[in-house]
Amino acid sequence: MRLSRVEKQAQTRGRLLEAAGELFAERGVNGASVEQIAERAGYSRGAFYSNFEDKAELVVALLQERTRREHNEVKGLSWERVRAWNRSRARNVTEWLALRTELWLYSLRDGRVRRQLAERERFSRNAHQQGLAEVFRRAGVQPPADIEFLAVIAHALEDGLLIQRAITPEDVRDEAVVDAVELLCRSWIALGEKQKRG
Amino acid sequence: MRLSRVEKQAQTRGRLLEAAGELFAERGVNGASVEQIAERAGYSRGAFYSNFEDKAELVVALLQERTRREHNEVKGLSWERVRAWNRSRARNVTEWLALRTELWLYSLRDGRVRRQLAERERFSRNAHQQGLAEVFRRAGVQPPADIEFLAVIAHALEDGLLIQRAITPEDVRDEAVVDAVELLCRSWIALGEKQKRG
DNA sequence: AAATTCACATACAGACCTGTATCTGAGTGC
DNA sequence: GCACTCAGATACAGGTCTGTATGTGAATTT
Repeated sequence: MRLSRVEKQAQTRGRLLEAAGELFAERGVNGASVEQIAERAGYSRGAFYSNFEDKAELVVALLQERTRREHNEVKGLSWERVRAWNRSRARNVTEWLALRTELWLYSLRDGRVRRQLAERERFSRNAHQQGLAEVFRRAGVQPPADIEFLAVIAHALEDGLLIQRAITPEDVRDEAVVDAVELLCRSWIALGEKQKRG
Repeated sequence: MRLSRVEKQAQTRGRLLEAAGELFAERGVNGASVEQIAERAGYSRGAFYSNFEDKAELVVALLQERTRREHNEVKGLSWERVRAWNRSRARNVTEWLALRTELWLYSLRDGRVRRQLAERERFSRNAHQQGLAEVFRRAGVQPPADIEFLAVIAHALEDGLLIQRAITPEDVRDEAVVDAVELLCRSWIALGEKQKRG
């Protein structure tokens, strides 16, 4: 099957982004050269420079693309399906976490990337919030007023635990992340009940 | 005052480590060259290479030095004083967090650094555990059996929230980190009481 | 089907980076 | 105080990186 000019370029761009994602996770944004990215994608540096201004623009585009992909994959899914989707991605969590962390560090030094990352994180927090709301509803409990803050906490806790697990896998079990969030919910409910009793 | 040979070298080494810490936080481990590190410390690259094998060794040494310093500064301090010490360091949290994150990423790719970082994190978790134990004691509550897990959670939560705050300062207040841990403790206690009641 | 366009390849210039080899001068031992 | 040592400076060689300038062939236009 033959591809039109624009289709072909879109393919090239996609492959470059894919390769960049892998290499950034492996060696860091600074550690991956334009040459290496192009080579892994199966092109020369010429292809890179005719698709992106420079590496900074690629980083923005990569984050944009991942955010959009996440939106589309999760959008409209039930809570169970979102969790299943998360688990399926858990195989290469460390790689995914490394990439996200690389992008986070990069964002500290680049306002454009920071804004992009902020969008992604807000989306993720929102997904957490909806999930938590469902958990409370199922427990027959009114979702707390500060559920937004709770969502930030749950999200931050997940990341933090994944980081800890990467350093000391023997101290942080695989299920620790799931356990911790569940425990968090249960204790939150208990606190709510206690306050209600006065 | 004149310095002996060994004193002078120790000074040089110290300054190089100091400069490396700053530059790693600013531009990342990969983004900071040996030349830049030496220059900021006020030396030439010769000084660097007569103190360290290469950058990898410097990273290990830096982490070692920071861990040791932390040990010494916190060792024997009361819980209040530890919190005060944390707050005093909070001025440049982002820089400190960036450095730690850089080292975390580096550790993913270097076993030696990972072991070093694991030691640091265990120490930090332990400090958390002692702090939490004191909080429970003051609340007149028996510290829970799973306090070790709770300490990991508190530690991970702090890091995770700092990361979130760096991305979206407007969504995560300054006090959020302290608030979250406090809230965590209170809800944990409530859960314990609930379980006791059956 | 000839002319044109443009995605990607290739070649090159200039900057920077690492690691080693050599030098120098201030501390040290005798 | 003289020979010696070694921390740190300087010089150099080899490699890699980025960005641009130019070339080329396949898709597109007319």
